[in-house]
Amino acid sequence: MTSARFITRNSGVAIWRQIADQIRGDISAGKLANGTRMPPEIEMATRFAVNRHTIRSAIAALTKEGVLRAEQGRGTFVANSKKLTYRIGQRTRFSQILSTQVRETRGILLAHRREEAPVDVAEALNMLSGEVIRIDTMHTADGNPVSCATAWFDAARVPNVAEDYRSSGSITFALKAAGIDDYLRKSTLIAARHAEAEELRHLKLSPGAIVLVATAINVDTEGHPIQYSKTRFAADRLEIAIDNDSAG
Amino acid sequence: MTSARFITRNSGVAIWRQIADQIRGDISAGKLANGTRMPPEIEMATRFAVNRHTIRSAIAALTKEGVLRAEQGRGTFVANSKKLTYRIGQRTRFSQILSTQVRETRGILLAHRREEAPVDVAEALNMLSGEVIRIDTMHTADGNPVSCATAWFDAARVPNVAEDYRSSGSITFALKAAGIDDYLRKSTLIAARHAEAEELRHLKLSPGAIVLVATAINVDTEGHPIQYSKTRFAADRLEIAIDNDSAG
DNA sequence: GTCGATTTGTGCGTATGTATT
DNA sequence: AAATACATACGCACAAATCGA
Repeated sequence: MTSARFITRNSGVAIWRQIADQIRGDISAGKLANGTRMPPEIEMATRFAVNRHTIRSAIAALTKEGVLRAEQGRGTFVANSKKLTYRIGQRTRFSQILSTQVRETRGILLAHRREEAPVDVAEALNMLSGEVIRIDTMHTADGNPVSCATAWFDAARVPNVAEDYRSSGSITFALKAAGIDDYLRKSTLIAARHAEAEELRHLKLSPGAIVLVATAINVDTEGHPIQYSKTRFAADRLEIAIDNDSAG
Repeated sequence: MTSARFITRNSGVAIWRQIADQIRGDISAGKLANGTRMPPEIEMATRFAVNRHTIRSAIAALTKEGVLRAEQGRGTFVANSKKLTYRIGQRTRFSQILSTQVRETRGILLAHRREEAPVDVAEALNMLSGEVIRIDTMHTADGNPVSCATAWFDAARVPNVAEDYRSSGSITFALKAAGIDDYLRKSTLIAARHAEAEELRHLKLSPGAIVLVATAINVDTEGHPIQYSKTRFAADRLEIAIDNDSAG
């Protein structure tokens, strides 16, 4: 079905997890479509050159994640598939981007506080000093968590951003309430790392999962920075597109 | 020094490896600068709430990787640091992008072959059918591997792309040799996943490491697709920037 | 409906790796 | 350094569910 696989022993990563990661990768890369029947456990065991129990551990982990589904006597099937695409351009709005791909999106305020601006935040927002509003949010698409984010705003400019976000679930709305009718994406930095414990919880991921981290600066129509944010996307559910035609 | 840490037990990833991954992440995220002295093993052990032996396993692994350097009686120090930034815009050239950040870059041809175009390749290159040249390359910056890539070209248009790349280590040069003086980035898709065995080998990563996957289409000045590529970047050494000001 | 073949689910014994004390 | 506990991986055997002949 797919190409030969390789396992590294004594690497600190259990063999069952390496196998689970490879299978999950194949599925999210589109090599294994939704509903596809996986090879029998014994065949996979010989292919990976491991014991059948080890394959079963990998399958058990992926079943728990909801990626695979095993049926006694019938086989094991791909239960999940297809990634969302998050298209980044100058006008980047969470719900609008996903609106053609899912039925509904939701933004939830997890926490908020007023704080002295950390150095990177102050630099990004072009503030010499002063207080910022920090909000921690998470976002779901059709009920599935896809991302969580931390965003900072100049407290002097948008003092009620947290309350306005809580009631609407929308940054666009919260900024409108502060008199900012439009905003544009100035820059985006993309990195990837393993999810931290809190992210695992919010995004319902399992240890070892990957998050795409988008660090963004949004500016108003006059080019003044109004928002600095770090959004963590579940990398197995979503990919980021950059369309150079429409980006500029 | 840095924030509190979290460890997940029975996740299939050994605790020493989770700790090693976190420390490596902190270093490449810039939280721990080059040459910084790490806290004593006992202090780290209490902070992570694990035994000192476990910390020592993590340090031993990072020392083997060349990320840390332990000196008996003095302490453990950061031997490595700072991520590269790969800036994606309309005119995306590997060596040029990194030229301000490193002394030298190199492109190495790993393999090449002529093949019938797979469906996604044919679609991206706007070919109904026909043969493509596929080249597998890897790229180093100051001798350190940062990425490996697979690229496809229309065999009718650039028949000698593999040989020209081999001699020059440059896509720009290889396309010039085929009469294509300029090309632009049309679209880029960014995803993240665990590195596969071959990538671990080429990029000198350890199991569980993350790669950023950039799937790109380059077009000539008339807008005809000429190159379809999938580049895998070592996520702990590099991040991707999208500058919306200059992207369009 | 029965039978055999296939496939997943379960149990047990053993050896090694991991983590703590 | 050693003793302990548990997780991981293997090998063998058998039970339970599914499917087609």
